[in-house]
Amino acid sequence: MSESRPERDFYADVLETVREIPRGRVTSYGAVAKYLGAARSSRMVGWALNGASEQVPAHRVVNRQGELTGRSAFSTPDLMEERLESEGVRVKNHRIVDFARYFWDPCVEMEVDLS
DNA sequence: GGTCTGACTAAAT
DNA sequence: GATTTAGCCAGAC
Repeated sequence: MSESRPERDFYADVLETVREIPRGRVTSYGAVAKYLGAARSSRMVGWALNGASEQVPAHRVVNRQGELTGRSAFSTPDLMEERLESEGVRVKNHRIVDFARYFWDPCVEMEVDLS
């Protein structure tokens, strides 16, 4: 029994958190990772999304700079920004315009919108 | 089974 | 302030 994992299922946790992202909002891998207690494992967040279902709005997750770095992992590299624009998020050159404005922090927004 | 790379981030230079 | 290094963990070779 060498299973000392207080983090439970990191995968499921990431998917669940990302799934809670409201429409027209975006977040970063680090934000989700930090919310799960693995701020330094931001890479694993992206990896988790790699095996995520289509029910998970992975297109709402971008890097710290607001760049659609993960667009290549989608069915089509344009699907990501296409969906974002479809939700009201302005994307320019694979980058979110006014990223901070659309940024959605699970550590904060989650508690504020728990009505 | 060691090495490299990757949907990242932060700190150091 | 842009570039580089290091840390993270997991999958592919």
